[in-house]
Amino acid sequence: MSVSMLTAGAIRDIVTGKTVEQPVLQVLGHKKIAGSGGSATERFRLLLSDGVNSQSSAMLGTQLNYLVLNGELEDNSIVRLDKFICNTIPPDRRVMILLELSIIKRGSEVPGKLGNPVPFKGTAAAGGDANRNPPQQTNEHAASNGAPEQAQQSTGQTNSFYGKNNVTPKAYGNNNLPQTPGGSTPKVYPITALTPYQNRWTIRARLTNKSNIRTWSNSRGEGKLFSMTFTDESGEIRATAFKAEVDKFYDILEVNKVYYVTKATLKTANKQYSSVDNDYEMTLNRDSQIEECTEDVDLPTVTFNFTPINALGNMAPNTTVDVIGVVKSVADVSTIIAKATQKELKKREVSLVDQNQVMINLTLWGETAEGFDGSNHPVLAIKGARLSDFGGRSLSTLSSSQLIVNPDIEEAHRLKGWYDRDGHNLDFQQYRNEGGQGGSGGATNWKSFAAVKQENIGATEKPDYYSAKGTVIFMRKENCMYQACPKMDCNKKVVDQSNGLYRCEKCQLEYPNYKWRMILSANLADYSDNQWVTCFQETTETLLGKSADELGSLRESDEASFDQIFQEATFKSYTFKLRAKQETYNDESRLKTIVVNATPIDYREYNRKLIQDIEKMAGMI
DNA sequence: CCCCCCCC
Repeated sequence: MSVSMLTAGAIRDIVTGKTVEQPVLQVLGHKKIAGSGGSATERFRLLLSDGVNSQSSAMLGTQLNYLVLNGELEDNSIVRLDKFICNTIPPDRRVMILLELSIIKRGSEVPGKLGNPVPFKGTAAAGGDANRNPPQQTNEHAASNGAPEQAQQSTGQTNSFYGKNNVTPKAYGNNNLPQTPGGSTPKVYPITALTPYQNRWTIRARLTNKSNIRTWSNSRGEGKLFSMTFTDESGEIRATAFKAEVDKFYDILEVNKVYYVTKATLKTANKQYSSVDNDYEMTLNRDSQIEECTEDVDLPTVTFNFTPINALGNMAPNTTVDVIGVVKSVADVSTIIAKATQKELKKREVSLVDQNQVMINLTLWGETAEGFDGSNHPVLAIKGARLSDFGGRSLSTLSSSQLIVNPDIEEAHRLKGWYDRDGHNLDFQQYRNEGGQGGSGGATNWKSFAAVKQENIGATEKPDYYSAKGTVIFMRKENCMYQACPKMDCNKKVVDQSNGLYRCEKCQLEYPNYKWRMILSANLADYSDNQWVTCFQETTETLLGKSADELGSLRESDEASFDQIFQEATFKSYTFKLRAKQETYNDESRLKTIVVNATPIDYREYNRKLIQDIEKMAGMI
């Protein structure tokens, strides 16, 4: 291992505008860029060295973030830059954007910093080409079509080409301008060149997704809408049609056909709701035109920006991701009742695996669940799946998710080959235990009680679930038991008629007996804070180590022993799964936390989590 | 102008 592995002088050449093919460099460090948001938008900057010089203005394309998130791209790694671009930020700062790279030696296998690199102080001007626009595809297209200066500037400096690697410039060349059916020659722009600041454009793109029509009704009004995705060589963009535009366009648009689209409104995209890789999205308006392109053009179909399964644990929940994996197992369709709407829903559980030997569960809903054929371990690619913490880190389909079984892409063939050869015999690390609903296994959404308050967990009508290691520091033993209706599944409190009979108002009946039920208010503490929680029958029995019946009779016969049980149960620690939700009583709303389950602490699992926390704090991951 | 997406 020596400095001669590195492409000496590459950094000077790149920064001064020379072409350097596949330089081999060392990663000396990496940093999450301050201000970059959650996992959907976070960006990493790398400190690169060629052994002679180092350069800190190197941004990792977001499609490569997973390399940092899953620990593959360690500091000191030796990497080959297979694809990168270098942009000038006026007046003369040069920023590299890494689009594809190969890890030649992992950081742990490299003794340390190779050579004695010094920061390269030169700029684009040092090479005498400060005024030359560096070759950069998006700029070239815009320029060749006579785009206004503003468009060139904004496209040259946004991040909109992160993750794009399928640009074929010829489609936009002057000699190749398409004719619309009307015969006029539109200015065809690459999708990545569109911004809200520019309004005379036409794109030519394939319709790669089209939702059903949906209606909405809220305080701001009601209406109907559908959304769609257009894809060209440069990238993709989401578009939405409302009301009149639904009537105008829904029926004429067919998935996989190519269209010219012009005169729609551009606005900033809310990344939380879609994995479509564009900072902007379109709203169709009354002036919008969409016409089919009947020429035979070679445009990509759905494009993906896959996150490997083992990196999904490090991302923020409720984001939307693209995932590919082999269907390891598939369950039958089952039915649940939605709590909020009481509607009956069909679902199907699928588990997906990939070469990193991690398995994740995916829930399919509705027609997607019913129509899914997971036999013979197909490869499944999903665009726009939602990351959730249901039963541990998991995935769920949205109505906008696109599922493609055995897609004809390289990743899919590689996965299938791997699975048929080796994968089917391997064991997989799981984000949750098989059938482990309610078990502690796979607890991923760990929170400290201080974090729960700080992050306003449970501040909405919708419940939040989290796991916490907690110690029971107090239990309110008064009123923790009640005499309940003996009828199975009734559990309503009965009234003692003082004549040997117990009346249930719900059943409108009097019974000669009752059963004991428990509802316990307890205070849990961790290192950071404490939290009042409510336990029902089963969890109370777990914490006290006695059944409700035993406790009920003990309370009546031997109060000292009854108290003793509570004393002994205090100061015990568990892994709690908790449900937090805002509840309103008499116009006063407060956080209510219910214990879903309490399980003995799995110290192996818990220590793994602590080690990961420490590594995060140390900036190691 | 939606952005609900369900289960513990």
